[in-house]
Amino acid sequence: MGGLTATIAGMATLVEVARHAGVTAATVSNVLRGRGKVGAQTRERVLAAVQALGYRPNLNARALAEGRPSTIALVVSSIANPFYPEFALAVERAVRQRGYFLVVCNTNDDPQQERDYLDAVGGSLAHGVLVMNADFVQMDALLALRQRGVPVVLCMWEHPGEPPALPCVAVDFELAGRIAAEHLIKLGHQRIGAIVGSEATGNHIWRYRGFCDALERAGIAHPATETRFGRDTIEAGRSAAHALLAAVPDLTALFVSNDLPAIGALQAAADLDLAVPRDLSVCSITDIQLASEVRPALTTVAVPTAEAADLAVAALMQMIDDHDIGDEPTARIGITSAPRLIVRGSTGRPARD
Amino acid sequence: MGGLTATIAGMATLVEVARHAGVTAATVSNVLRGRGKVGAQTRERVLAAVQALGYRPNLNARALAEGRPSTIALVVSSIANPFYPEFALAVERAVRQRGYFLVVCNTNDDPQQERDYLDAVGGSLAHGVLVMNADFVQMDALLALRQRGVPVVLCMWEHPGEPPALPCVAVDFELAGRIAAEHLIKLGHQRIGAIVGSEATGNHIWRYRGFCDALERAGIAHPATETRFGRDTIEAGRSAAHALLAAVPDLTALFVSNDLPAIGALQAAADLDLAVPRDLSVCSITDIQLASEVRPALTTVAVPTAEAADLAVAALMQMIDDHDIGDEPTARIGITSAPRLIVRGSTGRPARD
DNA sequence: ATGAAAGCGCTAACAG
DNA sequence: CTGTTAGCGCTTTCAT
Repeated sequence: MGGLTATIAGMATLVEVARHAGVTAATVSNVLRGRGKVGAQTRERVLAAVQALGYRPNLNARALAEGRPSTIALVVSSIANPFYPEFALAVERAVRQRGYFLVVCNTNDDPQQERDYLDAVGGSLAHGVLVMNADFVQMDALLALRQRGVPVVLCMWEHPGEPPALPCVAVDFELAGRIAAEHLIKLGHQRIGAIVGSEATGNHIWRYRGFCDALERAGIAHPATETRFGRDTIEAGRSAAHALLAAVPDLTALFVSNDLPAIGALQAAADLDLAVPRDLSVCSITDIQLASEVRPALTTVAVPTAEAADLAVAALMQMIDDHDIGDEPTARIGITSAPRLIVRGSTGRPARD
Repeated sequence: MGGLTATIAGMATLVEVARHAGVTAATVSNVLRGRGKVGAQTRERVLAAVQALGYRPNLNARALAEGRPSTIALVVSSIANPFYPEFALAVERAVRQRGYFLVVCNTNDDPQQERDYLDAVGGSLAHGVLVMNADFVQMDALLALRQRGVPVVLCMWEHPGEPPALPCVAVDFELAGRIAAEHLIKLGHQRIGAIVGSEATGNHIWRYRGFCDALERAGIAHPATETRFGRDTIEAGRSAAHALLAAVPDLTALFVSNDLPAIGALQAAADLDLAVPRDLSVCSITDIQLASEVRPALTTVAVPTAEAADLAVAALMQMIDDHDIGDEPTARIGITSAPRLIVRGSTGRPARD
């Protein structure tokens, strides 16, 4: 059996099913797509043939014929970032609901790899592309993709006030920074250090600005020496906290721009035998799952991850339905509801002063 | 510009490039694939046209024509499992090296979703499929896929001694369990509790058997009351540890079948004011990144993740090259090198007894 | 060295 | 209701 075609041996095709059922390919297609215009008898025979041959439609061929791939791509810069799975899960639910499969493309913070994936996926493998914002997104490549008519949505843009030239979903992270700072201030902290999980020019800058802004309004001084910039990891957070606490021992609280480095800060406190929150309070942003699982559990400003995912998928679907061809003068922007404070064990009133 | 075809507007096609360059599609194809049989002049013109039109090959069409998709799929049951990114990164590197893109499909522990993804991806969207082993892999669906001629490799099989009827890469987790137990025994522990991060019929059972085996050889009793089965999460580990330590207060050490629940156990110790490792030692298996980041850092038996990934990809490529059509009498199995102990801060000699 | 033509597996008119 | 026909965008003989 099975001709020696170029395709994978054993894969039954539509015409084989048709032959087996004594009908033509079009009829099989109609049965499979539920077009309704098929007699009950033939229907049965076709289904039986599909069953017998273990037929599975070739989605490549289908996409080609329909001009509409059956997957949506989610491009992330690092699948190792623990925020990503929480977002990806929500995205997946949303796209599956609409009949698409989600494929995740990891660019590993490599610009060339991101370009390669975008070229590969945009318009041919995937019908639309969701891109998780990161320090190293290749904005020009995204714009080019969009100009070629591929629906693209940038997710988790950090500053609604200054949207990129691309459809995006934004979370007000500046507000999140402000909320974190205000929480700490309200608890009575006057000496608050800051650990930023990106370079000074990086993504977290708005979180930091929100923080600074709140301090200023409260009339609290915040010299540059009380801030450390770094990377978005536990290790980086730990070492930044060590450095900061060594340089400025009388800090009673730490604002950290993301949960991961905040967990590192918690560990630094443990290293130094500082009780949290008695000797040191720690407040961060995002609320990944781990934040509630560490001890003490992390007080953090939760961002509406699932909502952002839903908005992003909805926007993408909108673009697809509208046959958006990237020629709009201004790109659409979706803004999630505000982040909100989750108070847990890592913050409290300062004991010393 | 741009005809109103069924495809995404703005996407230049091969023939458009050809027209633009005053040649035919075949020539453009030859240029792009580096077939060499093209004059330098035309070559230049073609490249210029590609550039001018922003042409990107449609990988769907390519796959259809070549009978060979350009992606490899990695099917995982949960992208939230922190082991997965470490494996996925290694897999990605390996497949990209061979000119494929990696797409990750998350089945979310949903059998139907796994079947859907396998149908979608197998043979049409992806050229081959890697499946991360989990408690709920749909083995019958994998076998069916393989019988349809799709290259499939099951990754991280836990027991080389009893391979599945499918090509797989196995790690000797029974040995890992034994190594963990022996470490604890050598330190002088006599009362060792066990926390298993799966049900008693689940995936971690071999790890547990290795553990029990080592205790038995050492003549150490291990009543059933000193074991808790559960789930593979921090929370489950914590509550299991609480339950176990409440029921059997004189345990001096805990064997935990995976890092995540071990971290939970560490936290339970903290909750109970037990010093680790003075009052309680904790030893687990896998060595995910978090294991070295928690405090105290986790002593664990590291499994060769990257090696498993490389073996899996190599096996898949082998099947692809061999035009393996799933009719082999016995499935190939790859076995990684042995897991090995990484001693960190969470284990030590028992203080009390 | 380049062009013409067929075909990958499927869908979508349009006929009958 | 079912068959016929014509592509989707690309690769690949086979001619020229």
